[in-house]
Amino acid sequence: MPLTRRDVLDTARRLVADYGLGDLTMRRLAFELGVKPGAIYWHVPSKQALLAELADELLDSVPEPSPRKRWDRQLLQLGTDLRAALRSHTDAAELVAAGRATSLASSQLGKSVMAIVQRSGAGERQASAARDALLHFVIGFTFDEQSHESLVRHGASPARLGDSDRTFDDALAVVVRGIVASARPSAS
Amino acid sequence: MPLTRRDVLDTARRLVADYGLGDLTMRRLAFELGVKPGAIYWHVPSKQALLAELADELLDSVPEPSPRKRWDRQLLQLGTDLRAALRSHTDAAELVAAGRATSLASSQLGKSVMAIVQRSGAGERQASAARDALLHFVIGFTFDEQSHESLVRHGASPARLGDSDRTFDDALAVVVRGIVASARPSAS
DNA sequence: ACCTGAACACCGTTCAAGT
DNA sequence: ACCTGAACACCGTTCAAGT
Repeated sequence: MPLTRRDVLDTARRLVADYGLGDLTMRRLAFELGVKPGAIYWHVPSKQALLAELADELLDSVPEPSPRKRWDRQLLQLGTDLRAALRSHTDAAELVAAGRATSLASSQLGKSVMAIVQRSGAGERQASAARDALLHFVIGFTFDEQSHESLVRHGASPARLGDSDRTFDDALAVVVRGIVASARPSAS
Repeated sequence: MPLTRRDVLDTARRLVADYGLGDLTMRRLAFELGVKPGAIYWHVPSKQALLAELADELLDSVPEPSPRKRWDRQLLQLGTDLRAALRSHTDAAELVAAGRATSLASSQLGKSVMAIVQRSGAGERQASAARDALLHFVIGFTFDEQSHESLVRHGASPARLGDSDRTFDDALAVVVRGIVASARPSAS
């Protein structure tokens, strides 16, 4: 049975999830698939393209928030779910931050955020500012979290004190409050 | 005249600024300093430590906002200045995001944001949420911007349309509005 | 169509030995 | 004190040749 593109992607995903982004090398990936390094390049044009594909699939795995909730709660849920998806893989935030070929704007996730904000009556400009603020914050926060965890794993830094879930929730609430205040400035 | 630690840092900084993070290698750095690769390690313990030092120096270069302004304007200024500092070097946001040894919380910049928010009467918990929301957003936004520019430089992606300064200002305004709304919930 | 063999042009890091 | 020489253990990528 020949290797498929899916085999390559799945094994790459597993390597990142289990060992972190630094341990995903084309040579290691080839070894894991029982094949020589050059063979990978028949299925995938480059390592960059492979990372971009993994990043997109990860973002697409974030569920749509329930449309029956209040729209600000939908945004909180989406932010929380995105962080959870990123935290399910070692170094996933770095993967998404560095490896994303398409911008956040063209991602399904970006469109979801805009749709939620626009359903509240806001215009397109406000909706895209909301999208940028929310997604960049969540990815940036989780990136920082996971970079630090990576240092701790390698014994290069002491563990952080404090409840990082609460810290995240507090800051996410700040961002969402800003979105609410910007979407309907007359309601304040 | 022997090499100094400062020579190493300055030349590394120049390489990143001029050619991007991918072109900063210990070997290239050694060549640029007229020295063999191993010599670098007498001045600096590792490449990671070198990057962390560069990142910290870059963050420390962001000026304190004028304390005579309204506090929300100070936050806008600080966010804008941070983005400007990051944009003064190729790939600087990635450098800061990936290479920062100390967390944002312990940086001078993080302390400045908290001080501004606390001067407005907010508590410590609200101030740290504000710091996280603001700094992670700015760094995340600029990272995305510079990653995309790097792709464009290498001809792997078309240039983005639209005014990125306006996009940034809009989203920064959202975050700061959230901080204001969170710092004094009674005032809304 | 799919893969191997083998090379090309690199990396970061270590460390005995030199001066 | 500061650096060289030389190695160790890797990288991503290409591509003729095999099956």
